[in-house]
Amino acid sequence: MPEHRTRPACVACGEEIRTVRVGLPSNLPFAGPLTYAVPEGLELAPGDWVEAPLGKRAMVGVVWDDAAEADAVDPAKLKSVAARLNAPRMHEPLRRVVDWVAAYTLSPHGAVLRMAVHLPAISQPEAVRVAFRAVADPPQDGVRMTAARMRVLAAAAEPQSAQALADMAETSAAVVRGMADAGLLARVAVAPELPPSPDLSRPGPALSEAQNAAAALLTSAVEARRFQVDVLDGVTGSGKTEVYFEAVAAALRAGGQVLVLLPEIALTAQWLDRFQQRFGVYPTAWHSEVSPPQRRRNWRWVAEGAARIVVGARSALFLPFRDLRLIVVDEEHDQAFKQEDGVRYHARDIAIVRAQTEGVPICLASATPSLETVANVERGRFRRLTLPQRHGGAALPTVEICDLVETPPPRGQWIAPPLADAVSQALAEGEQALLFLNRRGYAPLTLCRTCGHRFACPSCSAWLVEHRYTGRLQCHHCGHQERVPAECPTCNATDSLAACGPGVERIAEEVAGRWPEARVAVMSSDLLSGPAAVRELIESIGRHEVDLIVGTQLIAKGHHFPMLTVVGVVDADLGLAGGDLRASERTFQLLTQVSGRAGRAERPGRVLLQTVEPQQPVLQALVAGDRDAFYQAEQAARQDAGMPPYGRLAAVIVSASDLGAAMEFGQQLAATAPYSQDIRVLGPAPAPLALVRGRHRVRLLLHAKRSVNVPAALRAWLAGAKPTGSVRMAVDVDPYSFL
DNA sequence: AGCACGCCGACT
DNA sequence: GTCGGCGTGCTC
Repeated sequence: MPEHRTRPACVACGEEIRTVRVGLPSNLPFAGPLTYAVPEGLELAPGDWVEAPLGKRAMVGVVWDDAAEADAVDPAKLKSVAARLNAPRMHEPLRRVVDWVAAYTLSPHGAVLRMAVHLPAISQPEAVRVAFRAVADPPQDGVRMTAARMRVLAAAAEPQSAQALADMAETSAAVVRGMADAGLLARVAVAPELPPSPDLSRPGPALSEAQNAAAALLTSAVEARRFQVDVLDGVTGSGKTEVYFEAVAAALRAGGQVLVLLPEIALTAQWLDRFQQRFGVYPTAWHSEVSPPQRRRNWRWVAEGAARIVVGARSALFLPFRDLRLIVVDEEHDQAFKQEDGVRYHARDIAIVRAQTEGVPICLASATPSLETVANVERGRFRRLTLPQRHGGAALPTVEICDLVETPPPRGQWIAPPLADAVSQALAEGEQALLFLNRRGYAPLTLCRTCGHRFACPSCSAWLVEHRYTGRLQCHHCGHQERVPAECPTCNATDSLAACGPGVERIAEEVAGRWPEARVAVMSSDLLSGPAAVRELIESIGRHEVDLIVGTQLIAKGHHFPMLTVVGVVDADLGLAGGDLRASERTFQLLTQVSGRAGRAERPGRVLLQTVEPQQPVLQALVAGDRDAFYQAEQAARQDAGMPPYGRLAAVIVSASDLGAAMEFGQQLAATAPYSQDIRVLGPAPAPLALVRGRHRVRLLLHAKRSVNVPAALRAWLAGAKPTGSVRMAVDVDPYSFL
């Protein structure tokens, strides 16, 4: 038992008071855990779960440490821990990661801790599972035998749950329980359910020489149980997954646990299937689609070490692994790993911190690694494992520019003749084509031809996007929607509304007109109700029940369709507009990924990029298939500007219901901002998306040299800044979105 | 974030 | 005369 810190004797009784610090998983505005007295006779160790009072509330908390920091709590305010709770201790490494994230992101400690706690798993006891079985000698007298009871008895030879029996006997669970009470059925205890156990005896697939080499390096890091960042770098289809599966197998064989992070778990049915094929079971999943009871069970399984392999979205990072041996971050470059509200963190970065804290290797996999990761490889901090070719010898697709100025599409349409020809050809050959446009809905702007009225969101500075499928105008920032009116709300003109620009729905309409015989599917989050619908559509595309796919980035991720030979990017300039820091990088990654959908089997693929600016370096690099040229140019540009990963950024976002108040507070911040050779602060300036959900937003941007400890600088700067009234302040260290 | 306390309008 | 509006302020 560790020693609790002691404080000078209590004034009243002269006894020394034992104290501990307790982390409370709640959005309390405290920088750290709170100090509590430990009642006589209660033994507490760091990581123990406790109940502790806070104001009038009883809170669940974690004993953080017994560090004797002189955080001068008034002894009169000191309250006592109420009780110790029975749940698996939170291990030291996870507590240190929580501390690190809270400090790095300038978030309240409790807000970060909350991500590492699943309260139902702590406070609700495991439901006792009971099964029912027919008894050998049922009581004869005083028991009525109804038809339903007879059916239950007939079905109850083997122990079953009340619900299962009721289903078989076509009655209700209440009848089953009533029979048990009457002595007709016996209650049998059921062993607690266990997570599926991966089958490690299965042989892995045959790997290429390069795959084997990479797998051996990953595996040896797992076996050595040492921190090591490996970047698994290989083009789409080069077999990265098979390689890291070998390291997963090694970690599982050693008896440990593995965490695999995917950017959008709900869309990765294909990944789950591949895992199932390799290991015979589905992994334990952790993401928003998992039902509450299953979530509770999964959390417990992870904490007890029973769940061996967990696949999850970024929140899985904070699961309480008991014996973690390996972390994999697949599609490492994906921006979905950056959490943009609440605690703003980048899951890839925190995953690295977690791996380091746990002392285990981490594998970052991508066909288009982030510039951050490339820079870390060049600094010698990460090790790069390259997979040079497409596995199985399939060729990379050819990429061509389709100049929209030279060969424009017909008026009111968006598919230019060269792309249309390519699609027609693919269809004629009995192959599939994909038209990619990363824009949901029918049209991004609707205006009145008579008076020029534009439909804008009442609470955001954004246009309403027409969704013809639902007949509504919708704001993509706050969820506001309204019916498309019959007449213009300003001038009352009828039949005067014009849709400007295309979204996927409009491309689908154009496609239906052009290739009326083709079977068309639209893949957009609006039109698919959830992961199951996405999966179903992907499978139907795989079975070639669809000829032409029109899709947003939902289609770009990780699915491969052997019959897909033509990919048309309807607007390759889309992601480059606005020109934020990562616009080029993002476009390169997204278009590379979309291109990778084409021609994965024996059929060569063809990618056409429609653009009004064919000379853009990103597009030229894609055409030339020269990834290195893109990275070199982009690195040089970032380096010259001192931008990440060669410099550091942090954003301070001030919002208020009143623009003046937001601006005023922003100016107060600017007045006290640090300014030196190494740090400068820009702004305040109205955010590009100046109004969201009725709140005006103003941004300041801190730009620093790489040597600067940005969180420390921010803390020093913002320590005295207390927003009042409706003003709110949010800090985003290493921002990815500049809206 | 909760949940207090704390001063000003319409109700049994 | 009370119930209740949500404005500041505190929680180890």
